[in-house]
Amino acid sequence: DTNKSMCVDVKALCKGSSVNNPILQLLNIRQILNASGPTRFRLIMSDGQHSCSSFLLATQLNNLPEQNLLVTNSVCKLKKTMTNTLSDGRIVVIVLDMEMLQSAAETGGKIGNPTPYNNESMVPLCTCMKWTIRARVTNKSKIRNWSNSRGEGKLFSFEIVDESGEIKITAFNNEVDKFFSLVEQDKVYYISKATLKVANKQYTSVKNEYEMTLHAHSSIVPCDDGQSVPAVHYDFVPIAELENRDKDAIIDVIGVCKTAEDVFRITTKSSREVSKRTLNLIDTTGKEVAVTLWGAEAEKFDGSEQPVVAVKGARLSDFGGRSLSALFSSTVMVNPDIPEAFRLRAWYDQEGYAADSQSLTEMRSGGSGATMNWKSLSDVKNENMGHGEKADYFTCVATLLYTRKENCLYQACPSTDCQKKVIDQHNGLYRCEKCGREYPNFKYRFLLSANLADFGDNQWVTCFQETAEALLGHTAETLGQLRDTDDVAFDEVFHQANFTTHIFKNRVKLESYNDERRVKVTVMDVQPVDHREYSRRLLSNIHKLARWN
DNA sequence: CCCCCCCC
Repeated sequence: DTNKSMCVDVKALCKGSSVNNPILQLLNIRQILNASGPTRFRLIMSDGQHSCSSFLLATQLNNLPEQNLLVTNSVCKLKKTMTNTLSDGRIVVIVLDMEMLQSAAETGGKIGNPTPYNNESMVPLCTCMKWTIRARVTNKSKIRNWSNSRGEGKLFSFEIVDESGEIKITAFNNEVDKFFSLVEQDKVYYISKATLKVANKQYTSVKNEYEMTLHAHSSIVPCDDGQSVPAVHYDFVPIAELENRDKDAIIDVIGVCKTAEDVFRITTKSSREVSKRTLNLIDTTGKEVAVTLWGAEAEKFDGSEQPVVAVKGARLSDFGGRSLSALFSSTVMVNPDIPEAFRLRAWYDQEGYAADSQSLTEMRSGGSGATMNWKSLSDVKNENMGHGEKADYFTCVATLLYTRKENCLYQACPSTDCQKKVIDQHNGLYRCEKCGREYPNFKYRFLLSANLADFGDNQWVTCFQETAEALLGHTAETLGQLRDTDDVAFDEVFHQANFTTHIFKNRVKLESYNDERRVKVTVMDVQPVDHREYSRRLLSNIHKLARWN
């Protein structure tokens, strides 16, 4: 009777003692989530008194569970086992050979009422596997120092790929000294005895649930025969598809660099200076997206030949609608030697360059990030904009033709959040009806009527404080003082502003005024004309017209 | 054991 042959073996095995041909019942079997390499199966075995999950099936026996020859509740003889001790002292029993003595049907269920033994050895079982991987280094970082409440140290990380996928590896302190110069970008190595831990996906685009940490016994050996090992693994997201992805997603993107801004230095919130450069990438979806590069990557980038640019691990932001930013962990590649790049090059040179493309990223939009509703001034009238229940909004490129300078400023209530016009009491006091009190002073505010013109029409608009300041280049306060002290200089301000051209974002709404209904246009935002962007739009339109003709 | 990833 097999049941009687089962003896108290689990405890001994799981303490690392050798037991001759133990007979045990399989209580559970499951596949281990494996980072790379072959599938592994983990077993919970019972001797009727104790159960333990520290059993691992050798890969040469994988066919047993895969062919349903090893199922829960069957009783087996473990004919050959090997015991491994992890660095933290936990023990794993690898089953190298086994024989089925009783099927699950014959045992009729769990034998006895075994209590779990040594259950805390659960999660990192995979750390003990005797694997060696052969993989190519794809993204080696610099050495970085850290210092926090838990201590300080240095680290570097790199990513590797093989036929099965990719994984990130991090080395700390001693392992930095040991491996930093050995590990070279693009080279192939045999790597073994690293510790696996669950990856924090927030920080990486590497497609693996796990990542590795090197330790004192880890081994990295160059492989001279690694031609067959693949290069970087990409998962390119079409640009049009970025609209549907979540903010902060880490994605790979490839496109033709249609335009690139100049590099410039910015100061971060933490007072660091950094270079940045924004590229506009377009792909065959006909959509463009802005991608910001940082630091040396921004400085060295040359977009003059409209290269194909691939970024592995860019972060999706919702700035301007949708845009991308390179991270420290991103890889930026110019004209990469991959089929996607060749396809894009051909597409762009043959037709893409003339495509009537749209960008997912609206740069310099009036703060809201909403998409632009470009109109000419005659469109606004012809389309009866503003006649609906709600106000309409439009953006136009227009030139300041005339401003009513005489009453562009008014005396407003001096209290911080009030903008109400005050009444001069002519006794040195100014009354605010809204606040219900009098003040010894007032503040100047703008209410500027201006006439804008474009190539087809003109339009009276109203500019309040910020937009008038942007147009005239003076604050209400300084212009008010100027008016009171220096007529010539005051006039010169308006003279300078006349015939300047800007991008105006406007609100338009039909309003009743003394029994008369008229469209009122209020300027919400004024931005300088980006001549590069303007030329791009013009060219795009010319290409479209050329096709029609 | 890191995890900083910037600006509009």
